[in-house]
Amino acid sequence: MALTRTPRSSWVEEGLRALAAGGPDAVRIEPLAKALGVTKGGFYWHFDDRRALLEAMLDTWERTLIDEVIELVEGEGGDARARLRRLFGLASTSRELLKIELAVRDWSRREPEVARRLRSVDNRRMDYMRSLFSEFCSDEAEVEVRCTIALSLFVGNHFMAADHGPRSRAQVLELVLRRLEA
Amino acid sequence: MALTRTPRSSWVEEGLRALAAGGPDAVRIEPLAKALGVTKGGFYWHFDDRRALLEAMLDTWERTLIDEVIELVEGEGGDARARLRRLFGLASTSRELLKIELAVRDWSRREPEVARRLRSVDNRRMDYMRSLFSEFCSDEAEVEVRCTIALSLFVGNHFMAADHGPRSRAQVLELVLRRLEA
DNA sequence: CTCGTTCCATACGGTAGCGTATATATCAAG
DNA sequence: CTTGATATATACGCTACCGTATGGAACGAG
Repeated sequence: MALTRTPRSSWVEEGLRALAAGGPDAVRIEPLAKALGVTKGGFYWHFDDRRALLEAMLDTWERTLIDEVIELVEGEGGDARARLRRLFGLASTSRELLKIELAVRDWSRREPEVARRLRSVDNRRMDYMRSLFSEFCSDEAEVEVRCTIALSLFVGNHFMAADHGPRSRAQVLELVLRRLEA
Repeated sequence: MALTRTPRSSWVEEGLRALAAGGPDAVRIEPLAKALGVTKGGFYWHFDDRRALLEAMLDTWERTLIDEVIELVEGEGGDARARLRRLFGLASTSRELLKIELAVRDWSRREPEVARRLRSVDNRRMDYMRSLFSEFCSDEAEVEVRCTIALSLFVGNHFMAADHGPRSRAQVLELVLRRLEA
């Protein structure tokens, strides 16, 4: 076993960085190699082709996201409202992960396979939110509405460029959050 | 004046089609030429370079969007709630325009110039929504909250892949819309 | 130390697309 | 029918990147 100087995971990480910064089209093997300080020679040892890297990136992203969310939200305990707030604050916690998520969301509009994975992620998050909202909201339809607003706000927020007059975006989001917690 | 067989506008339209389908990176001159049944020879007569085309596309998109919204929403009259519903239903009305908008929103995360234009568009739409919500909602903060939810739902909706159990996405959105109208 | 495995560098051929140069076709005006 | 402006085709050099082939370096086991 020779030492893996540039292991598979390095390519995946660097790929995810490129994805976050420029979308899937920006994930190019040779620039990645340059960023890693190597040539693409080793890349084709670890991966069949570019497509294989993209899949590995999605695998890693999916697992990382689940772990991250569990650790962040469940780790500190607290009641449903506290957990919801931490879930909502996930954006500010790990910006890199957020950028990847946004890139994946746009990507999913073109690639069915990516859409499939995103659906899995979204459904898990929605299920989790349903369980939290249900703890202080009995009406099932109302729970669904709040979950949908919460997720769409979490996502849509970053694709919006609107100003809010005297208020900051964060302040408006805080107002919405209070409503969702009521 | 010789006849313009493939006018500037054709390149812009085809460019917007490519943008809607594959994002800004998919707007390539030679494929566009092929789609138009010509070579790129004429392109560089109408435009300095690829960048100029992208700018022209954004110009056209911005104007088209404004016209479209005014025509659709204001044209048929009705009260504030009716107009809000038509504004919300804009998604289903012209799918091509929607796809372009989503592509632009993602694009704006990387290109400040695009972000600038999107901010202008979003602020116009928010102003309009503020005027509509204000007609049946007196609290100014509440208006801002509803506008933000509405826009983020309009946008975020298309970047989400979640299922909603027994309900369809449209049904959930309808429930949200009713709350916003209350 | 030797040897096989693991990992990487180098060199290559191929494709796609950009932007330029130049020739050519088309039409309006005179 | 010529002429000049407009509009497009063709041909070219250039860059970036993909994937492959092959040689060689680094290391662990024996």
